[in-house]
Amino acid sequence: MTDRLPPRPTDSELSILRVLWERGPSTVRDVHDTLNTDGKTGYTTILKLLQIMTEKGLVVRDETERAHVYESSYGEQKTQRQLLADLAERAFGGSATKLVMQALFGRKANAAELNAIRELLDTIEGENR
Amino acid sequence: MTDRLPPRPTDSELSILRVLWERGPSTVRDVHDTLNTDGKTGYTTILKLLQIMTEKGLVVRDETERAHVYESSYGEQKTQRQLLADLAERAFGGSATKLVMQALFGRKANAAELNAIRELLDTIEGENR
DNA sequence: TCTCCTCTACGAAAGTCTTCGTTGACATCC
DNA sequence: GGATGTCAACGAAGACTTTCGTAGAGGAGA
Repeated sequence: MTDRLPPRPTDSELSILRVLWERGPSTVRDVHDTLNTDGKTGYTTILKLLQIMTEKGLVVRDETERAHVYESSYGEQKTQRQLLADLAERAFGGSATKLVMQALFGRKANAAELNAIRELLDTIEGENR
Repeated sequence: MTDRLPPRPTDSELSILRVLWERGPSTVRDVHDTLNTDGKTGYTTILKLLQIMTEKGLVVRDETERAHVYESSYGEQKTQRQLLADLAERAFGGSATKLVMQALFGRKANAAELNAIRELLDTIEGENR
């Protein structure tokens, strides 16, 4: 039952995960072509990262085809919430509320987005009752 | 005028910054005693980290006394917002709103905190008008 | 079959992070 | 003034991250 948490993905790993979330299961070539619009990272770099991520359990690999297919082990939202919980712990003394308030400060507000957040607050409050 | 942004603090650096924000300007000894309630990190480890943080510009050092006094270069909120902007960029496609909504999800709600957030939304909306 | 292409695997190099032992400077106390 | 204790500085070790060159396996086409 030692269902240990996955490690926090590094910056490079996160950019790969974002591709996998967007595209779904993908080969190294797919990920490379998607990320490499700027031509900065080599093919084997992506390959190596995906191999390491497989060892870490961040992705799972399907080896039935010659070109292995990689898929994120954890959903986008789950990972995002984990990252937020982590940041709340490290930088906000564990307070997610403080985190939210700082995130709301210091940014350009947009009426539609604010309304969406408001509705979410209503939903949460409703559930809480 | 190349007023470059400070680097993202590492985990260890962040825990030191939190002490400096809480205590104000402090010596290595102060930080070590505060962090070392568990007796895990050695004195010279904290010293080394503070030296590196000085090089990076994360803290400033007052050397007038024998025991140098360190102070965070950037306020707590400024650093927190920088970290949030960074995470929004890396994990949320640059959308701070998505970040906020994920942060609100998946956590226990508390009426008082929700109201505080609501008031903040009102304030932002007011300014926007 | 021979050649060419794509793929995985391996390992090395450079950079960063974290840790701490050791050294020498300086102060304090007998 | 000599012993003791505290301090900053230095350097090195080990782990992790990111990068990529090279090798070798496998498939496709001439």
